[in-house]
Parts: sequence; structure tokens; C-alpha cells
Amino acid sequence: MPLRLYDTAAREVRPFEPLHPGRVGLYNCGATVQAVPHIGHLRGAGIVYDVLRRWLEFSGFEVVHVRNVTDIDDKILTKAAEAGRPWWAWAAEHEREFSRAYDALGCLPPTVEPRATGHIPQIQQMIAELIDAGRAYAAAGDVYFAVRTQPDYGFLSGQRLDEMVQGESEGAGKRDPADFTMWKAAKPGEPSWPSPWGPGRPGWHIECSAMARAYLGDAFDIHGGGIDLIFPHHENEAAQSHGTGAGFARYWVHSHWVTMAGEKMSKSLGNVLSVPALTRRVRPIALRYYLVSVHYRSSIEFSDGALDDAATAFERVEGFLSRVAERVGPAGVGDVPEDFAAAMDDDLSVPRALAVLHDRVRAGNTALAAADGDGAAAEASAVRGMLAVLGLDPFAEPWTSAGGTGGGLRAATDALLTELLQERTAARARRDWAAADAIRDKLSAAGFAVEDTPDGPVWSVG
RNA sequence: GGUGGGAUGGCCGAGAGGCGAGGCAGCGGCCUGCAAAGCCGUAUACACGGGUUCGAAUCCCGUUCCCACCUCCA
Repeated sequence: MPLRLYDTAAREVRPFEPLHPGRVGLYNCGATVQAVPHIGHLRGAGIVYDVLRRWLEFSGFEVVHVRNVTDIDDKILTKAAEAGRPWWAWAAEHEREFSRAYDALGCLPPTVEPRATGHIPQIQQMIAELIDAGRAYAAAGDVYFAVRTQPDYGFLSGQRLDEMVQGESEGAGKRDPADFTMWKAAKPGEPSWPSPWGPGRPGWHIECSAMARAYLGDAFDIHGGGIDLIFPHHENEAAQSHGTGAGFARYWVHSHWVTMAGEKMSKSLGNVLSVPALTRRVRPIALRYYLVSVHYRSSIEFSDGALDDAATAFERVEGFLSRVAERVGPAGVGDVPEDFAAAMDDDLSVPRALAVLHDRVRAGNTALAAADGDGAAAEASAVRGMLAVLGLDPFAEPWTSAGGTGGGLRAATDALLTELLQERTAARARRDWAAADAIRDKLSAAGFAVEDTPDGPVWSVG
């Protein structure tokens, strides 16, 4: 069954057919680098599209994945000014914060991460085209998009111009309140680029229109972002691109919120959670599992309890994999079961896909208990295949290199513990339970858990 | 006012007319010297009130409550 995706513009799930066979152009709105990222950003701009991209690639598509960085806008300017820092330093610092967070949660680097400030010529070119087409006008150094000249305006968000409360803030030469700015005249002290309409900088939406065209062409397959971007950002992006005659995105995908106490996580509400704050509680791979485990079109109601539950659930999966590795040898990354693929093809139904994964883990554990090494290995490779699609394969980058007891340290610890474990085994052999338990308690106090398996004792951290 | 999304068992979360997804927690059992891990079993769940139907958590009508967007927002 081929992939089906919910398309916001169509308001329904529809079969995905790429513009060019075998290739997919995917654009998702990344960050406006004005503040430190929280996990809502990471789900909505990072992980959801990382999973989509991985699934497309697994399905055989060659994916060009573009995730932009908006590094010039009003908020960056005002926040940098408040902090007494240059705007470009402020933007660069927060861009790095986002990069670190994306990396920490195992998001593959996009094919390209274009910055708005690196595409001023493309932006100006597009504005000029829209003026020539009669869809935009310059006034007092600003350039506005004339919304009423675009017949399909509102197709994406369902907003009707007559019903809108009001558009973007008023401007000097604005003809209609709903018109929006594509080029902003520089005020004194603000950064600016020369342009035919006077020195200024790009408005909020034009950078995405211009950069999508630069890397994906006039028409491309999928455009994504958080639901809050549907209006005005994506509506306006589409208006600009359609205004030049471009077909623009063919499928619109939107990811939902991370909420706390029912409310959207946002800086202004003060209910934000950063990646570092959460990875003090659970490991990054467990945090990713938590964020991935809810369907992308449902909001995640964050709670510490749910996060801990997710971490425990993921440990069950990891436990199976490491038991197989120790007893029958490391499993490869295998193909995914059909029902897993069917769930993923059905609008990325990750929760259903995870049910398949857990079923396979149980089957694998049963095989292991029956000393069926081949059976266990087969399940393990299927499990790794599924995990890889979700960016959760514990034996893959970046999880192998980060955290845990890696290589040398593990070997050194093992050497030290082996002696104690042998002592304990001897005590158990002579049925001296007190001595055996004393050793186990001692290790436990030091942070090592000891489990007895048919193949002898196994230690682990925790 | 306009637009869109919700309310599922102790908790998290799928599903969308008929076999009670999956996870976490709990309980009973198996295994274990005891554990741990694992396995097996285990639930008067679908906001409320009507209706359609042989059958509704799923469809229809009404009600209540929650959230988001229409201003910056993943």
C-alpha cells in the first residue's frame, strides 16, 4: 500500500504521488532563531519531519529535505537589542542551540539548511516579479503583497478575508489591512540590504517562498510545519508563490502541539521545557521515543509521568535487543513487518506501528526464553529495522557514541566486576545466599544492577 | 464573530459500526534460593442526553467542557 498523507489544503488523507517518480522534495519550516528551543519546537520542526523523511527514504524515494533558518525578523532584532548584543550574534547563538537540540534527539541533518539572510537576491527577485505581476506594490520603502489580487487566498487556512479580525499591523502606505509586508524599510539603526525600493530587510513569509523555489523549484511535493503556521505564514507563502505562477507545495503537512496542562507550550506562557532540562530526567533516545510515540496530528500533553512511562517502555525494547546481542550475537537491521509498513503508510500512524514493534519484542522474548536463538535474532533484526525508521535504533548514530558506558570504560568496569560476580557465583554454588546477596547489594548500592540469566550473571548500570 | 482540533479504562495513548491496539501501573500465576528480567492470565473504557441500526466509542441531532488559529509562534 502506498503512502497516504493528510493534506491540510484538501482537509483529508490522500494518496501521496510524487511530482517526479522516485524523488521527493520536502520543505519544512525550521526555526526563527530568536530564543532557545523547547521540545515543542523539536517535535514540530524537527522530529516529525525527520520521521517522514526517513520513511520516504525507506520507501525508496530520494529525498531532498530543506529546513530553513529564519535568521532575520522583528523579534530577533528586539531581543538582541534588549540583550545588548548584535542581532547577528543573537541569531547565530540560537541557531547553534537548535542544531545541538536537533542532533541530541537524533534528527538527520537536512539536505540543506538555508538561511534567510543568505538569500536576499532570490527574495528581491521574487518581490520584483510580484510587483510586475500586479500582485504587490511599494509604498514608503515597504513592499506589500496585495492579498485581494490572489484569487485562491485562503485556500489553505479556510480564512476568509471578510471575516478576518484584522491583518498584520498597519503600515503607512498599506491599501488593505490584510495585505502583508514582503520588504520592510529599515528604521534607523536596523540592519538593511539595498533594494530597488530602498534599504530594508525581508518580511516574514517571503524567505520561505524564495528558498523553497531556490532548492526545490516552482513546484514540489511536501511542505510542513507546525499548525500555528497554517495562518498566516503558510497561507502567505503560498499566496506569494502562487502569485508568481508557481504551483508550489502539493501536500501540506502540519504537526500539532506539545501542551502542558492543556495549553500550548510557549515562551509567553512560561511553560517551556528545554531539551537539556528533560535529558537530565531521561536519556535523549527515551525523550525521542516519547515525542515520536504520539501521532503527529495529535497534541502531546506533556507530563513527567508519561515521559517516565515512555522511558520504561523503551527500555523494554532495548533490553530485548541487548539480551539477543549477548546471547545469540548482534542482530542486523532487517526489513520491517508488513503491518508496520501499513501503519506508517497510513499517514505515519506511529502509535499503531509501535504496537507492531512491541508485539515483535514479545515474540522475540518468547523465542529467547525457549532458547530459539534464530527466532530471537529474526525478531531482533525486524525490531531494529522498525526502530531505524523512527530514528530510535540504539545501535545507530548518534546513540552509540553518546551516553551509556561506551567501549573502553565498559571493558574496564567489566574486568573489575567479574571478580565480584565470580565470588557471588561461588557463594550461590555452595548455597550461601547471605554472601551472594551481600555482593549483589553492594553492587546495587554502587549503581550496578545484577541479573541472573541462564548464561550466568549480567550486570548493567542503573 | 469566522476557522480548525479535542473529551477513550488507575495513567499515557491508538482505533472510527460488529473480534476490548500498544505501553506504563496494579492483581494472580510460571520461572528464580530470593530477586531482576521475561512469559501467561487478568478491565462494568469510550464527556452528557436523545436518535438511526440486528449491532454505535465509532453514524445523526442536541448539550456541556477544553484547546488552537484569525497579532508573534513548531
